[in-house]
Amino acid sequence: MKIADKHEKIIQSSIKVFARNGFFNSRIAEIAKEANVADGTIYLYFNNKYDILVTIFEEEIGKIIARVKQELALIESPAEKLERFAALHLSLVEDNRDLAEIIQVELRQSSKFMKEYRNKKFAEYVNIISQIVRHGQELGVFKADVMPGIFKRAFFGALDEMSRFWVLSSRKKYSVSTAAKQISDFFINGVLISSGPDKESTGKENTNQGSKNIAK
Amino acid sequence: MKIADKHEKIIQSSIKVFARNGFFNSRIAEIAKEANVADGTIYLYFNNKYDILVTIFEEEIGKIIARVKQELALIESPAEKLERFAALHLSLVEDNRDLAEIIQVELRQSSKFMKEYRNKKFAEYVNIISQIVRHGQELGVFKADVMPGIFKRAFFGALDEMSRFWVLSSRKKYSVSTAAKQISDFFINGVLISSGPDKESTGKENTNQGSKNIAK
Amino acid sequence: MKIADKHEKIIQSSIKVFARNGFFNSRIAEIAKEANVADGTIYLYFNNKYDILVTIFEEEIGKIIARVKQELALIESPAEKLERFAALHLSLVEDNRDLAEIIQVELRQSSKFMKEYRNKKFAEYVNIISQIVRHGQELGVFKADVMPGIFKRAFFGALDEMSRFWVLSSRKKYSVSTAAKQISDFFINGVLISSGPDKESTGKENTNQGSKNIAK
Amino acid sequence: MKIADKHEKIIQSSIKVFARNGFFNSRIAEIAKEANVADGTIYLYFNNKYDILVTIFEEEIGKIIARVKQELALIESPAEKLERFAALHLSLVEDNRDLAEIIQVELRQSSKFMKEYRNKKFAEYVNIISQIVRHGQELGVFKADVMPGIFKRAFFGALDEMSRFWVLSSRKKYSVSTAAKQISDFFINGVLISSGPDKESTGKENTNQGSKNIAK
DNA sequence: GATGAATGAGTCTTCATTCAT
DNA sequence: GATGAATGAAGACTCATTCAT
Repeated sequence: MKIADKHEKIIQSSIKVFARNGFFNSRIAEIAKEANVADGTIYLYFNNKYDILVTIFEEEIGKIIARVKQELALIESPAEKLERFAALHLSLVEDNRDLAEIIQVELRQSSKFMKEYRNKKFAEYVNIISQIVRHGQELGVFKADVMPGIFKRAFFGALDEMSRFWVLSSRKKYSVSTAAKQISDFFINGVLISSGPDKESTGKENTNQGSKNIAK
Repeated sequence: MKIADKHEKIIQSSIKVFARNGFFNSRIAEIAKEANVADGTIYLYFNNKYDILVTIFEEEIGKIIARVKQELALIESPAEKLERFAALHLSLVEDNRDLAEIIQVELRQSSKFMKEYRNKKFAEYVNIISQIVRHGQELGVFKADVMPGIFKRAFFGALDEMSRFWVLSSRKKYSVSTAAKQISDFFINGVLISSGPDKESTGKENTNQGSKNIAK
Repeated sequence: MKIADKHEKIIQSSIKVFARNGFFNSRIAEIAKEANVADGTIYLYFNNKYDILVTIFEEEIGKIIARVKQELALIESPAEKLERFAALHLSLVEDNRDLAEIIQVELRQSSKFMKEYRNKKFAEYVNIISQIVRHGQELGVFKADVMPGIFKRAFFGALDEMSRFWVLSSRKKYSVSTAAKQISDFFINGVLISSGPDKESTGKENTNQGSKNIAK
Repeated sequence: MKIADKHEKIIQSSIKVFARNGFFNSRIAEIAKEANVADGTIYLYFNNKYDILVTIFEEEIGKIIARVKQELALIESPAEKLERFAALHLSLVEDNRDLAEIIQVELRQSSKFMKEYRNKKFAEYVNIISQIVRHGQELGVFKADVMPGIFKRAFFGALDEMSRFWVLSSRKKYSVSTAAKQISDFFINGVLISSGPDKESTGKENTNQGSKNIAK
């Protein structure tokens, strides 16, 4: 097994174990067993238990950010970007449940160090949202009085709480796409400059399923 | 000191200590010192360390739920209720920072036990939101296709993430009322059945290519 | 058992265990067993394993220095003081074999910290010797060209090496008093200003109880 | 690199590392790095860590003993031999500081094994001293009542303690030759049968720098 | 009830040693 | 012979919990 493999194996095993027990209730011995290596081997690749957690954030969130940015680059419309972000976020959570659970749980740990991480990698992720908002405002399609700093937190928070529901409950009540659609609609309606279709709707358009659909 | 007093003292000290260090990094000895009692005394009032955390949730969240329900009962309009909920939630967080931090951090711990709690007391709190939505839908002022189960999570999540920002950062960038207003506006716009022209809309606009096209 | 007793018990047990195995080969668990306390109890009285060693030096060497100073204060003659010092040193070693072994072994450890200790408590002890020499020189009975700084080390070293022999070998080849007498004689002859005929000198002088007596 | 070279390289690196950290605080990995070999390579030349230490004693002390014996063989006078031994010992220490520190520190370790070594190689070295004394007594120039077994320890101890001072302190207060001279003088005065100057000292002579000079 | 000294199970981490390459 | 990644036994230390006073 190549070195990179073993590093990766320990990371993946840690994600599994941390997700199962939480960081504090996870034992190095359990990670080692899960990764099929000796306890000591872990310390050839990481400085200590905490370092594993930090590395998970660094590497895995990094991958996700790259992935999201790449996908969003293909889209022009800010509103559509928001919707895509929502769908992407939730589907990433679904595909990486263990990682999602760790991020949800441990990212809130109040250690000094974690707080800092929250301020780096994590901020980068959330700022994707505020950049979309600012872009929309510059284009004149998003309300100017919306504060991007608040919007980004609200939007992310909504998705995040939904994810938590996903992660914690074994069975899903709503599909990813339904949830993504509803949530992004809430927010898009909230920021879009109401353009009027509703008001002068003459009757022939069936556009009144609402701004929601229009918003796309 | 009466028994009730000592119980309360330990709870309040625990809130302070847990908020400072997180549950796992808090020591019984530190709580005891903060409460001015002996280590052993704590075990006269609680079964174990974890029991203290559970009790905090039981008692303190209970108080908050009662408070919020009471306040909302005075309001009729569902939209207004949402706005009031947002303002109330954020101001409660501001007034109970330590408690808020504990709830934010420890509520996510993935222990089996915590997950159950999340499903009891916490669900009760979040369901206040979905009840407002359902009420609004019954009254015909909220869109019928909004799923209350999704809305409640999104709305709570938005507020919660905003709170986290509050709790973690020492200085506030936005006032509680500004944040509450912006967030509730996002959501209210999202669920309200557009009853007519937007307030800024002046009438003649040709914007009806539609937000659809523009937005994309 | 009173607190002071437990502190003392741990110290005495540590002396026994350290002497038996050396510091590095001694286990906290072994000390705890020897002292009839739990492993954790040791950490109520000492910060860590090393702290025990340091405390042994601080407290036990302190006692010895006090004892030696007290005894020497009763003697006037510098030469006699040296002889008494030698006898006292060796008998102290004999009465505190374990402590002596620890001091001999661990005092040489090259940790930064230990080196410092050597320079404090230990220096105080050895300086008793150089003070005697200086006093003898002031009185005009010791050669002026003897360097007290060298003498003290040589004298102490001679006794110390003899002690090591004591400590390491199970059976003694020489009695304490014999060894003390021989060693102090070597040095006293070396520093005394030869005041007259040696003891073999056939003269009539009654100084022939020997240089030792003369020195008094 | 020839085998012998690698063996020697590891020994020299070990001397450096052991002197720097002490045996117990030295890591095989550090020695390997210092010697520019792989960790595992060390085990091709030595059975285990301890074996390296033992080999250092065996080989290095052996070299020193041979060197000292050779030098002393050139001298006739027992007194002069003692003085030469002192000077040689101290200058050897000065030229081999690291080795000297290891011997000083680790030779005192109380492991069973070390004790045995002390009784073999080391005894051989110290016995050089007692042989000189016995020779002096046979020649009738050293006092018959001096016990060689005590003398050798005292003499070696004096030099050894002086060496320790050398090794531990970065700057030297006394020169090697000064120290060697003073120390050997102490002892030579102590054992020499006062041959005359003193005995028939008429009172005025300044010969009492004395036995020192005579002793040569 | 209140205390806080004592307990000892539990775990991270180190590092000498091995062995497949 | 040489390597150095891997091993896993070992131990210092922590801290929730107990219980004699």
